[in-house]
Amino acid sequence: MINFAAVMTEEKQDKKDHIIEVAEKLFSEMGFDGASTRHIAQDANVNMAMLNYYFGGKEGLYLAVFEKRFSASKLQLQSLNNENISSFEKINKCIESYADKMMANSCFQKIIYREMSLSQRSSVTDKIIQMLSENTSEIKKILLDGIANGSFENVDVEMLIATMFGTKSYLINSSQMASFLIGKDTTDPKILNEEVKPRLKDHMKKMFKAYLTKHNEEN
Amino acid sequence: MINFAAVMTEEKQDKKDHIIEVAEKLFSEMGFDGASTRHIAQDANVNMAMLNYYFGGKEGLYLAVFEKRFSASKLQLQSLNNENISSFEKINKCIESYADKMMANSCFQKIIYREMSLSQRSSVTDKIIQMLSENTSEIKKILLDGIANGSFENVDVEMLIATMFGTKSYLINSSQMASFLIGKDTTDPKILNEEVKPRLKDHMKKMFKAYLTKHNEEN
DNA sequence: AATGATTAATCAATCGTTTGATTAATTTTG
DNA sequence: CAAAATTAATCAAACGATTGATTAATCATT
Repeated sequence: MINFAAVMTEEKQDKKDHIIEVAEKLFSEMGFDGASTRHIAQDANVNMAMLNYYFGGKEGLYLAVFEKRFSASKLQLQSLNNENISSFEKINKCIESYADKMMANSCFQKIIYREMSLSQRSSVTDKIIQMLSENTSEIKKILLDGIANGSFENVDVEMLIATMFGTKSYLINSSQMASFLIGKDTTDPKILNEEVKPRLKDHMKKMFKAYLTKHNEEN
Repeated sequence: MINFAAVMTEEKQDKKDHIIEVAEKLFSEMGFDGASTRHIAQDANVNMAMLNYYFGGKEGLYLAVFEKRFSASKLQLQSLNNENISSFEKINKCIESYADKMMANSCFQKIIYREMSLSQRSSVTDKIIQMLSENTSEIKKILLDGIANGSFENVDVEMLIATMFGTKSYLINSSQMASFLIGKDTTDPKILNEEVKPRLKDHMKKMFKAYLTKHNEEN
């Protein structure tokens, strides 16, 4: 009976988390405006007023979705720049970890990239940019270092980063087009993880290697 | 006075086109749900009822945006497969034309990729997939032909296509992130056309060449 | 005068949010 | 420990605002 309060808190947290999970799914599927609070409350099996009670409103719930993902993201943030491995190995690790990360929460990725495509700046937008810019800066440094130490060909770093994130976000965000391209339902987590992800990783590694490797051509 | 009716029709058409242009811009900036009919009407300097008078409703206006772009797209549709040029030249032409096409109507591209990311299938979705699948099939054929005739390395064709469209859509759709990456406002058409586009083209051509060229490595 | 174009006013529906009341849980008090 | 007091959680109902859509009246053109 000692931990009764703790148990209750945990249950409450579970309930809040459940609402957040349902909201994330619906936001990703229908967009912020498209997902009504009634719909979210219904899918989460809670009274509509609970959304405002817990999160202060729709926008607060939206922010809670981000808060949860951001805090979870920071835990596994680890710089590759200090490790004593080759530039190629760093890039490969980057490709691996970002692919894992994005495929693991594809719903959230959809929300992020949809938010980025909207021209309306909000409190969310800045947070997103801040988070993504960390990732961007990390890979940018790896690429620039690799070029500087002679491991990599002198390529357009920014465009290559666009390729890295663009390829991944295309497979996740343009899911309906990706499904047509692959010939299978890429919204199915099983297919996404067992087929798309390994193919994506393999493709990216090979392409980056081919593109970044110096060929000593004199034309 | 003979062509007066025609002139009127033309003026009306101009008005309709103007509404469509304004709608396209707002839809791309705020999404379908985010852009209200009142806002569109106000920006287009027309009475709100005119939207329903001309297009039958908001959805009809949305469809009109697609109709206009689709019809314009079909005019410049030309297969590269019949031309008697090398596979590398075909790919390069593909890269060029798609970059030109996407950068020319970046607003529409935003709408398309946002629509693709939503899980709700609609009458629009099928049209989009149909249009994009034509492009996809075209480049797929070029790649497969190139591999078959020995010009290209045997790569993962579907993933490479994801890279091609993903890189471009990243620069256009994730405009806020792209702006951070490039260090300039990529929503500015001038920067988009004079800086981003040539860099994108150059990058894609070089990377595709490096990746697709056979290196005869025996490891 | 008649047809089509345009407007202001209005419609029902839905939105996110708030309310007041009720129940459940926790703390305080005697 | 038990009763009272307080806090937290939950609910149905309703709120005002906004949505897309429609109406009926007015204007313009032939």
